Amino acid sequence: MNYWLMKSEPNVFSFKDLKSRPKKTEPWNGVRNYQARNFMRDEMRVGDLILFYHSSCEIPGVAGIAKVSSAPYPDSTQFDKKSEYFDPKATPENPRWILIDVSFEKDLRSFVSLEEIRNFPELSKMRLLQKGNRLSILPVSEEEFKFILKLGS
DNA sequence: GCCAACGTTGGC
DNA sequence: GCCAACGTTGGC
Repeated sequence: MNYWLMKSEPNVFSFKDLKSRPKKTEPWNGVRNYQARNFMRDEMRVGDLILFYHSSCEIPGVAGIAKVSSAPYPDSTQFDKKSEYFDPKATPENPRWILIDVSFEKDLRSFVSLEEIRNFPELSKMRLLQKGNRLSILPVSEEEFKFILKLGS
Protein backbone atom coordinates (compact mmCIF):
# COMPACT_ATOMS: atom_id res chain seq x y z
CA MET A 1 0.00 0.00 0.00
CA ASN A 2 1.13 3.51 -0.82
CA TYR A 3 0.41 6.83 0.87
CA TRP A 4 -0.28 10.17 -0.80
CA LEU A 5 -0.97 13.81 -0.24
CA MET A 6 -3.52 15.49 -2.50
CA LYS A 7 -4.00 19.24 -2.61
CA SER A 8 -7.33 20.94 -3.07
CA GLU A 9 -8.41 24.52 -2.69
CA PRO A 10 -11.10 24.40 -0.01
CA ASN A 11 -13.10 27.22 -1.59
CA VAL A 12 -13.34 25.03 -4.70
CA PHE A 13 -13.56 21.56 -3.18
CA SER A 14 -12.95 20.95 0.52
CA PHE A 15 -12.67 17.82 2.63
CA LYS A 16 -16.13 18.64 3.95
CA ASP A 17 -17.40 18.70 0.36
CA LEU A 18 -15.99 15.21 -0.17
CA LYS A 19 -17.68 13.96 2.98
CA SER A 20 -21.02 15.44 1.95
CA ARG A 21 -21.04 13.84 -1.51
CA PRO A 22 -23.80 11.19 -1.74
CA LYS A 23 -21.27 8.37 -1.95
CA LYS A 24 -18.56 10.37 -0.19
CA THR A 25 -16.66 9.94 -3.43
CA GLU A 26 -15.33 12.30 -6.07
CA PRO A 27 -13.56 11.70 -9.41
CA TRP A 28 -10.32 13.67 -9.11
CA ASN A 29 -10.79 15.52 -12.37
CA GLY A 30 -9.02 18.57 -13.70
CA VAL A 31 -5.45 17.47 -13.06
CA ARG A 32 -3.45 18.70 -16.05
CA ASN A 33 0.05 17.96 -14.96
CA TYR A 34 1.85 14.91 -16.32
CA GLN A 35 3.67 13.95 -13.14
CA ALA A 36 0.47 14.07 -11.12
CA ARG A 37 -1.36 12.13 -13.84
CA ASN A 38 1.34 9.48 -13.85
CA PHE A 39 0.94 8.98 -10.11
CA MET A 40 -2.79 8.37 -10.58
CA ARG A 41 -2.35 6.22 -13.68
CA ASP A 42 0.64 4.15 -12.63
CA GLU A 43 0.98 4.08 -8.87
CA MET A 44 -2.25 4.82 -7.05
CA ARG A 45 -4.26 1.75 -6.18
CA VAL A 46 -7.58 1.09 -4.49
CA GLY A 47 -7.13 1.31 -0.75
CA ASP A 48 -4.15 3.67 -0.77
CA LEU A 49 -4.58 6.31 1.93
CA ILE A 50 -4.49 10.03 1.25
CA LEU A 51 -3.76 13.12 3.30
CA PHE A 52 -6.39 15.56 2.03
CA TYR A 53 -4.58 18.90 1.98
CA HIS A 54 -6.12 22.36 1.78
CA SER A 55 -4.00 24.77 -0.26
CA SER A 56 -4.25 28.42 -1.32
CA CYS A 57 -6.28 29.34 1.71
CA GLU A 58 -5.96 31.16 5.00
CA ILE A 59 -4.55 28.19 6.92
CA PRO A 60 -3.07 25.54 4.61
CA GLY A 61 -2.79 22.02 5.99
CA VAL A 62 -4.15 18.49 6.21
CA ALA A 63 -7.92 18.52 6.71
CA GLY A 64 -8.69 14.81 6.78
CA ILE A 65 -8.00 11.31 5.54
CA ALA A 66 -9.25 9.99 2.20
CA LYS A 67 -8.59 6.90 0.16
CA VAL A 68 -8.24 5.80 -3.44
CA SER A 69 -11.50 4.09 -4.39
CA SER A 70 -11.25 3.22 -8.07
CA ALA A 71 -8.89 1.92 -10.68
CA PRO A 72 -7.49 4.56 -13.07
CA TYR A 73 -9.81 5.67 -15.90
CA PRO A 74 -10.03 8.60 -18.35
CA ASP A 75 -11.03 12.03 -16.99
CA SER A 76 -14.30 12.78 -18.81
CA THR A 77 -13.81 16.55 -18.59
CA GLN A 78 -11.05 16.36 -21.21
CA PHE A 79 -13.67 15.50 -23.87
CA ASP A 80 -16.22 18.11 -22.74
CA LYS A 81 -16.03 21.25 -24.85
CA LYS A 82 -17.90 23.19 -22.23
CA SER A 83 -15.52 22.23 -19.45
CA GLU A 84 -12.67 24.47 -18.41
CA TYR A 85 -10.61 21.28 -18.47
CA PHE A 86 -11.37 20.49 -22.13
CA ASP A 87 -8.31 19.27 -24.02
CA PRO A 88 -8.65 19.44 -27.83
CA LYS A 89 -5.78 17.00 -28.27
CA ALA A 90 -7.47 14.25 -26.28
CA THR A 91 -9.85 11.71 -27.82
CA PRO A 92 -11.79 8.83 -26.23
CA GLU A 93 -9.63 6.45 -28.29
CA ASN A 94 -6.51 8.19 -27.11
CA PRO A 95 -7.19 9.90 -23.79
CA ARG A 96 -4.48 12.06 -22.30
CA TRP A 97 -5.74 12.57 -18.75
CA ILE A 98 -6.35 9.71 -16.36
CA LEU A 99 -7.80 9.92 -12.87
CA ILE A 100 -8.87 7.87 -9.89
CA ASP A 101 -11.83 8.30 -7.55
CA VAL A 102 -11.17 9.67 -4.08
CA SER A 103 -13.40 8.73 -1.14
CA PHE A 104 -13.82 9.96 2.40
CA GLU A 105 -12.00 7.72 4.85
CA LYS A 106 -12.09 9.47 8.21
CA ASP A 107 -12.09 12.79 10.01
CA LEU A 108 -9.20 14.06 12.04
CA ARG A 109 -9.88 15.32 15.54
CA SER A 110 -7.78 18.35 14.66
CA PHE A 111 -6.58 20.05 11.49
CA VAL A 112 -2.82 19.63 10.98
CA SER A 113 -1.55 22.95 9.65
CA LEU A 114 1.40 23.44 7.35
CA GLU A 115 2.96 25.52 10.09
CA GLU A 116 2.72 22.59 12.49
CA ILE A 117 4.13 20.20 9.90
CA ARG A 118 7.16 22.46 9.53
CA ASN A 119 7.85 22.20 13.25
CA PHE A 120 8.72 18.51 13.27
CA PRO A 121 12.14 17.27 12.13
CA GLU A 122 10.48 13.90 11.44
CA LEU A 123 8.57 15.58 8.63
CA SER A 124 11.32 17.78 7.25
CA LYS A 125 11.95 15.54 4.26
CA MET A 126 8.37 15.72 2.99
CA ARG A 127 8.17 16.85 -0.61
CA LEU A 128 5.42 19.19 0.46
CA LEU A 129 8.00 21.27 2.33
CA GLN A 130 10.56 21.35 -0.41
CA LYS A 131 11.07 24.61 -2.16
CA GLY A 132 9.10 25.36 -5.26
CA ASN A 133 7.09 22.22 -5.11
CA ARG A 134 3.86 22.77 -6.96
CA LEU A 135 2.70 19.23 -7.64
CA SER A 136 -0.88 18.67 -6.54
CA ILE A 137 -0.32 14.97 -5.84
CA LEU A 138 2.68 13.88 -3.81
CA PRO A 139 3.86 10.55 -2.45
CA VAL A 140 4.20 10.40 1.35
CA SER A 141 6.17 7.80 3.28
CA GLU A 142 4.39 5.45 5.65
CA GLU A 143 6.25 7.02 8.59
CA GLU A 144 5.24 10.53 7.56
CA PHE A 145 1.64 9.48 7.02
CA LYS A 146 1.41 7.86 10.42
CA PHE A 147 3.12 10.79 12.11
CA ILE A 148 0.63 13.28 10.68
CA LEU A 149 -2.26 10.96 11.47
CA LYS A 150 -1.10 10.91 15.08
CA LEU A 151 -0.78 14.71 15.16
CA GLY A 152 -4.39 14.97 14.05
CA SER A 153 -5.79 12.21 16.26
C1' DG B 1 -1.50 41.31 -4.39
C1' DC B 2 3.35 39.88 -4.64
C1' DC B 3 6.66 36.97 -6.34
C1' DA B 4 9.70 32.75 -6.51
C1' DA B 5 9.62 28.50 -8.63
C1' DC B 6 8.86 25.82 -12.29
C1' DG B 7 6.02 23.51 -16.11
C1' DT B 8 4.56 24.31 -20.87
C1' DT B 9 4.59 26.29 -25.36
C1' DG B 10 6.31 27.47 -29.67
C1' DG B 11 9.70 29.70 -32.78
C1' DC B 12 13.95 28.71 -34.56
C1' DG C 1 16.61 20.12 -29.07
C1' DC C 2 17.27 24.81 -27.17
C1' DC C 3 15.46 28.43 -24.66
C1' DA C 4 12.76 32.78 -24.08
C1' DA C 5 8.24 33.94 -23.04
C1' DC C 6 4.40 32.98 -20.71
C1' DG C 7 1.16 30.91 -17.38
C1' DT C 8 0.24 28.74 -12.99
C1' DT C 9 0.89 27.45 -8.22
C1' DG C 10 0.71 28.54 -3.61
C1' DG C 11 2.71 30.55 0.64
C1' DC C 12 3.02 34.83 2.61
